[in-house]
Amino acid sequence: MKIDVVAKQAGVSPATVSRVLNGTAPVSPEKAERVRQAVEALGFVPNTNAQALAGWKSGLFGLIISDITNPYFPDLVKAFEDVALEYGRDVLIADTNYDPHRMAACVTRMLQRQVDGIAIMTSELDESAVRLLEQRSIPTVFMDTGKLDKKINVVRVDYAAGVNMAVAHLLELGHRKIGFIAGPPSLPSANLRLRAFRQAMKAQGLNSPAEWLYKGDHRVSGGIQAVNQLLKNKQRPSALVCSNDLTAIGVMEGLTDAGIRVPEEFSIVGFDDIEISSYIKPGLTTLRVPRSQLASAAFRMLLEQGSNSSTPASIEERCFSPLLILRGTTSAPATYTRGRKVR
Amino acid sequence: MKIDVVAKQAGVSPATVSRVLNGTAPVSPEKAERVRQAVEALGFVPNTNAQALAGWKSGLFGLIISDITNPYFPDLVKAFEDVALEYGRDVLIADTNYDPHRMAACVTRMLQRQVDGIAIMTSELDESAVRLLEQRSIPTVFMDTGKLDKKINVVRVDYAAGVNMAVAHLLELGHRKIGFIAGPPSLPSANLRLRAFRQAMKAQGLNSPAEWLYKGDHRVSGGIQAVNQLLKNKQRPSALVCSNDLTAIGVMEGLTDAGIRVPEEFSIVGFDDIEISSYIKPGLTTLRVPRSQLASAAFRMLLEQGSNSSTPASIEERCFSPLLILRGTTSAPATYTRGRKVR
DNA sequence: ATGAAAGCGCTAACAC
DNA sequence: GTGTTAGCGCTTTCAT
Repeated sequence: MKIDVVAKQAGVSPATVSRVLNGTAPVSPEKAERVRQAVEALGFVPNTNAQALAGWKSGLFGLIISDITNPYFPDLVKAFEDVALEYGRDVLIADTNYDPHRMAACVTRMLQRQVDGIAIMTSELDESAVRLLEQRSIPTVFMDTGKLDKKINVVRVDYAAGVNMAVAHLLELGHRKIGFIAGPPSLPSANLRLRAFRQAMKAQGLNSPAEWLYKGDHRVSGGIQAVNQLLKNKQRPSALVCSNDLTAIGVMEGLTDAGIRVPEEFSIVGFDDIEISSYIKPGLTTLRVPRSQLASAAFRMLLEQGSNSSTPASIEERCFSPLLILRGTTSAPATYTRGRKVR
Repeated sequence: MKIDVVAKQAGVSPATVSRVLNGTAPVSPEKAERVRQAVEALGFVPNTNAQALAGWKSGLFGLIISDITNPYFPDLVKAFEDVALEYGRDVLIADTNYDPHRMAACVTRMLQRQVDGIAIMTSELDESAVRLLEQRSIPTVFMDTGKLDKKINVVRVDYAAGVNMAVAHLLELGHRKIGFIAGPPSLPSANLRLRAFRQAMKAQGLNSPAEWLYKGDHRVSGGIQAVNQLLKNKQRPSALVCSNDLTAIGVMEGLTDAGIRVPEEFSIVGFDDIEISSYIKPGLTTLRVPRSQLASAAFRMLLEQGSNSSTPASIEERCFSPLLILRGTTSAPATYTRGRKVR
C-alpha cells in the first residue's frame, strides 16, 4: 500500500495526501475528508523509512542505559516509552552493559537510523561518541553525568538533598555513629553521594571516621563485603547510609547472617527505591529517585530541542529531588530513644 | 557522508561499494580493499533508512513484551538484544502494558518500520494483529501462547515438567498436604501450570482439596490475599506451589505477618527464578525458566525464517525445561522428617 | 567483475 | 489550495 493509490482513490495528488497526514499545509476540508476516508478504507500506513529518508526525521528516539537487568532502569525505560508513544514516536533502546565501547557503538547505530534525539542515562561516557552527537547537532540529553562543563541538556537528581534527608532522619532517631557505603568511584553520581554524606556529617558536627566509609559497588555483593569489613571494626556505627538499594539489601543479608537484627540493633537507609525494596522484610527505608519523572522530562526536552531549531543556545537543566520513604529498616539505636537510655 | 563520495574516493561505482559492504556479489580483491580503505578513511556508515527502502530489509527486529517493569522480562530483553547485536541487528522493544489494543498498535508501528521479524512474548494476543503478520508473511515467533492450532513458530517452556519437579521435591521432603496458587486465568501458561499441578498430585495418588487451590494474579498482592484465604481454612496445607515467584514472595510476606515461619512451619516453591528471589531471606526455592535461552532461540528462529524464504512450510517449535533451584523456603514439614516423627 | 540507471515510498520546493 | 517535479541514499537489475 503506497501513497499514490491512496491519492488516486481520493482523487488528489500524493502531495495532498501527505499534507493531510502530516498537517504540513492547509488542505480544503472536502479533499481532506476524502483523503481520510481513502486512508481508512485502504488501511494505509506510511512507510517510516521512506518518511525518514525524504523528510529528515525518523520519529525514532534513542535511549541508552547501562543495563536493563539492573532494577533501577526498567521504570526509566517504561516512562520514556510511554511518553514517546503518547507523541507517536518510537524508542530504540540500547544497553551498554557498562562498556564505554559498546556505548559508542550504540550511538553510531542510532545515528545510522537517523534518530531524532538521544537520551543517555548511563554514567560510562565515551568522549568520541559525545563529540559525534555534538557535531551532528542531534538533540541530546544526559542524566547523571559528571561533565557539567559542556553546554548540554541535563536532567539531574539532587543526590545531596537525598543524602541530607537520610542523615537527618537517622539523627532524628538518635543515631550519632553513622557510616556510609559508597558506590563505584568511576560513577560520578556515586561520588556526589559520598561527598554529600561527608558534608552532611560535618554540618552536624559529627565525625565519621574513615573506617566507617566503606567501599561498595552498587551491587548486593558489595553490601555484603562492606558488612564483613564493618564486623571487624572495634568501634562500629549504629547505622549505615548506602549509596543505593542493592547495596543496602546486601547489608541486610550480611547483618542477618551475622545475627544482627535490623532495625532493632542496626539501622539502614538505601537510595533509589527499586521495587524489591518494598517487598523484602523488613521493608527498606530509602530515598525514592523519581525515575518516571526523570525519563519523561528527558523525552520532552529532546522533543523541544528538535523543534526549537531556531534556539540552539538554550541549554536546559532540570533537577529532581528524591523523597524519603520510611519503611522498616530504621529505628532508634539499640539503647537509646531520642537520647534517653532505655531497657 | 554518502555512498557516492566513498565510491569516488575509491575510484569505483556506488554499486561496487554496496557490493563490498554487503557481500552481495563478488568484487575483485584490489577494488574491495580500496573501498574498505575509503570507508575507513571517511568514516562512512550507511543510512539504514535508505537501505531499508531500497533493499527491503531494515535490520530491525521487534520484541513485544507485556511489561518491562515485571522482573520476568528484563532478562529476556537483554538476551534478545545481545543476540541481535551479535548479528548486527537492532531491536525495537514495545511494552503492551497487558493491553491487547496497545499490542495491536505495537505491531502496526513495527510493520511501518518494516521490521524483519517480530517476537511476541506476551500472553494477551490480538487476533487481528496476528492475522496482519500472517498475511504480510513477516517472520514471527510466539512465546507462551495458547493458540497451538495455527502454524506458527513457537518457543515454549515445559511448565508441566517444572510443576512436577516442584511437587516431587515437596513429596521427597515429606509433604503430603500441598496447595497451589494459580495465576490469572486469562494467561494460557498459568492454566498450564494449574493443570499440571492437578495432574501431578493425582499421579501421586494425593488429593488436593479445592480449597487448597487458591486464586492469584501473578503479583505480590495476589500471594498475600491467598495466604489470608489459607489462614481461614480449618485444614491447611503444609506447603504451597506458586504459579510464579512474585506470588511466592507475597505468600512469604503474608505468612511472616501471620507469625508463621518459613520454612520451619511452611514450605514454598515459586516459579520463574526472578532476581529478587535469591536476594530475599530465606532465598526462594523455585523453578528457573531459562529466559536467556528462550530469547536467543526466538531471535535465531526469526533470523532463519527471514532467510529461508524458500521453505515457508517448516514450522519450528522449541521447548525448554525449567530447572529446580533449591534455596531456603522448603524443608521437611513441621513434625515429620522423611516420614519419621521428630521433636 | 563492474558501471549506468532505474527505482524503493515519501516529502518539499516550486509552480500554478 | 493543489499538482508536478525532483530528490532523500541506497540496492539492484541490466548491460557490458
